[in-house]
Order: sequence, then C-alpha cells, then structure tokens
Amino acid sequence: MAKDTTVRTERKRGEGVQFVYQVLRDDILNLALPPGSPIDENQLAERLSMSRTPIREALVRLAGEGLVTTLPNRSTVVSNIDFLDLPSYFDALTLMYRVTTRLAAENRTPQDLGRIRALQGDFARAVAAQDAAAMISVNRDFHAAIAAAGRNSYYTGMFSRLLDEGRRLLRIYYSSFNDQLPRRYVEEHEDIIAAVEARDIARADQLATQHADQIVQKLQRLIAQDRRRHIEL
Amino acid sequence: MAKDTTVRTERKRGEGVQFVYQVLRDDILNLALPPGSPIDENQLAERLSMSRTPIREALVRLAGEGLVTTLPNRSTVVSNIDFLDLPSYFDALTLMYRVTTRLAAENRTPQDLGRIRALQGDFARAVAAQDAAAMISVNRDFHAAIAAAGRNSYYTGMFSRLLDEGRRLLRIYYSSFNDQLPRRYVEEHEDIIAAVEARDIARADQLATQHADQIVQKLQRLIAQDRRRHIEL
DNA sequence: TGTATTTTATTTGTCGACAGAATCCGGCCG
DNA sequence: CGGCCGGATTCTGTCGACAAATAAAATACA
Repeated sequence: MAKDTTVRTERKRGEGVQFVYQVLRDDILNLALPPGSPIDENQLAERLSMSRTPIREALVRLAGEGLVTTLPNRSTVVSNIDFLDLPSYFDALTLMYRVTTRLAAENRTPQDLGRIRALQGDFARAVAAQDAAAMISVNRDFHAAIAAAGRNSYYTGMFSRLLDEGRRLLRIYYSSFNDQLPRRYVEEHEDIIAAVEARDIARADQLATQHADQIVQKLQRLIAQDRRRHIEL
Repeated sequence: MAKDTTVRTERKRGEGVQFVYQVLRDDILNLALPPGSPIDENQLAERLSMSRTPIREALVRLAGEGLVTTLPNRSTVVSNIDFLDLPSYFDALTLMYRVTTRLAAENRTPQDLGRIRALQGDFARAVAAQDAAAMISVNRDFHAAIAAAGRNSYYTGMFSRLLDEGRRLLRIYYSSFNDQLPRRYVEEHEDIIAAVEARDIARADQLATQHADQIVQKLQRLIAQDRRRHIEL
C-alpha cells in the first residue's frame, strides 16, 4: 500500500496539472510506483484533494512521454520496462552520450563548466555516502548539464528522456552497492570534464563512448544475472 | 477565417481525444493552422460538437510534442518555428537519417523492402504529378519506413518527431516547385534502397548523409533567400 | 485629445455529475 | 463440479457549469 499522503497544499490556479505531473513522475522514476501499477484517478484525486480533470491531463502528458500506458476504457498503468527492447535502448543511449559530449566540447562556456563541476561534486559526495538514489539522480543531472552545454535543444530533449527511462532501470539494479564501480564513474566523469574543458572533441567522444559502454555492460551483466535467477525459480 | 467545417460525426466513446488530436495535428503540420495561430477551445468544441474536456486533453498531448505552446491562463497557440534553432534541428535530423538508414541496412527484412519500395513508388508518382503536398507527406513516410526497418523504437520515435517538425518547414518553402530537385531525390532514394537491400552499411550511411545534406542545404538556401526578402521590406 | 482607471466580457482551469464500459459476483444450467 | 449468463458495482470518458484570470471596452480625468 502507498503511504497515506493526503496532500492539501493550497495551490494557485493553473499549477494543478504541473503539480500532479511532477508527483507522479517522481513516483514513477523512483519506482515508488513500480511498472505495471494501476493508477486510480479517483484515489489520486482524493489524495491530492483536487478534481479528476487536472489529474487526467497530467496522465495524458505522462502517456506522451511513455511513462504510463492508457488502456482504453480501462485503468492507466505505469509503463513496463520492455526488456526485449533494451538493446535498442542501450544503442540510443550510447549514441546520445557521444553526440552530446562532443557538442559540449565544442560549445561549452565557462559557466557550463562551473555547473558541470558543481554536479560532479554532488556526484562524488553521493558516491562517498553510498547513497544510490542520489547517485542515480545526480548522474542524470550531470550528463544533462553536459548536454545543455552542447546547445542543441533536440539532443538535450531526447537525451533527457532516455536518461529518465534509465533512472528506472538503474533503480532496479543499483539499489545496493558492494563494488567500487561508482568510484570509477567519478574518475571517468573527471576525464570527460577535462576533455570538454580542453575542447578536445575526439577525446570527449572516445571517453563518452567508453563511459556509456561501461554502464551498458554493467547493466547487461546485472540483467543477465537477474534473468538466470528468474529462470532458476 | 477557417472554413466552416462543423463536424458532427458520431464517434464511439473514447475516440474523442484521438480524433481532436489528429485533426489539430494535421492542420498544424499542413500549416492550415500557421505558427502563432491561437487555438480557441470553445470554438473548436463547437466546431467538432463536443465538450472542451477532450479538446484540452488533445492540446496537452500536442503541447507535449511541442506542436502547440500553452500560455498559462491565456490562449494556447500553434508553436512557432524557431529559426534560430534551425542549425540544431538540421544537425539532429542528419544524425537520425544516418543511424536509421544504417540500421535498416543491418536489419531489413524482405517485407521491409517491399514496404519501402511501395512508398518510393508513391513518392515518384507525387514528383511526376508535381504535387508538393503529397511529396512532403510521402517522403516522410518513406524515411519512417526505413527507420522502422532498423528495428530501434527509440530511433524511430525520435526520427518521426523530427520529420514531422520538418513537414512544416518544407510546407513553407516547398509550396511551389520549379526546379528538378525532386527528381534527384527520387534517384537518391533509389540508391539508398539499393544499399539497404545489399546490406551495405557503410554505403547506406554515406548516402543518407549526402541525402540529408542535400535537403539541409536546399532549405538553408531557401531560408536565406527568405530572410533577405524580409530585410528588404 | 490622450492617458489612466474602472467596468464588462471573454476565456481558461477546475469542479461535480452522469452515462457508457468493463470488471466482479452470484446464480443458473449443463 | 465447472462454465455461462445477468445484475450490481466500479471506473473511465464526457459534459455543463462556475469562478479566477486575463483581455477588451467604457468611462473618467488631465
């Protein structure tokens, strides 16, 4: 059962949809609402103390991003993660890692570097604190900041969506850490920052590729493990 | 003023939103609703003889795709084409042309080739008929079919959105033809099909790049022309 | 006559209600 | 005992209405 979080914050007119959207999005990406969970409009309406109309509009928006699936005349559910489609996902993710990092090396400003460094600091702290949730969230922001430095809104938009989808995957498989991989990620991030700062496009591309491959391989291994476990049952 | 198209088709329950969505989307992509047009919910509700609720949900969906922009407490308008951002657009479009065509060469099935050839036939016919609208629409479907043959849902999704956005651009600048470029596109399409059929990935990539550059350059030239005209006024 | 301010009107965001669809449940029949 | 059918219930999709917010109009004032 979900927590009995009856929210009754007074909100200004027009912020309702945005509010519901963010609440649901966070719950979905943090797996507080696991894939497949039905989303009851009435229940949500009561919990957030508002009518069903803004909730439906938020759901439409989430459906547009693929985070929920609307079954006609039936309940909308949190979208499943399609494991058969994961190779495609990894492929697309790697590509976006590369092009955004390349463009960042090309177009970054000192302000961009400042923002990126700040997030890298957050990431290092999360690793030191062994806080998986923070690591996942900050890692996302870190790469989004690099993408932003590339100044291509189409890439940043696509990449953000891919990273969000990835947050769910990481949440599933990275709930606990007992290896030193995170530290390695910190180092790889440092190298990427250095390449971006040096405007070394080729090296940025190379490092981004490595970094992406690193993550993809790790995930594939974890998933394969998981698969085996399921089959053994 | 828009045409007095009072639609009163009897629709089944649950198809309302979908219907409004498609009507609006078509009108926007065909520039029947030019960028900047305000969208009056009441007016639309009366024209399609339904309540405002499904219309609002369709608008939320369109906003999610960036085709309309919702000004808080004010009218929603058809999104403008951001000409300053066009270099980014061209960059992203070229990249997606390349990766989708590459993957098509890798994964195409005979069925894929059949579908692609059929669309290429449609395209050739549209060119022969000098039908700009059909050319734009079929061209989109042609490349979407190639992307589909690549079997990467993330790429096909991204690419489709880029191609749709491009439809508006092409509509603006390709309303009339007086050069033989379209014929050249037919030939380039043929070459791409051949490379995809031969599973020649390198060549597919190369041809896709050329094809994209071709279109991008043409558009840039037309836009530059247009800019100059505006400045002269 | 032009500008500032109040009044009116239009339009959005939200609400509660209702009807159609689907699910659940119990009874009936094989 | 199990499966099919019908009624009751729950939930979605749509509707009309209302109030906040904005834009337009009208009025007052310099």
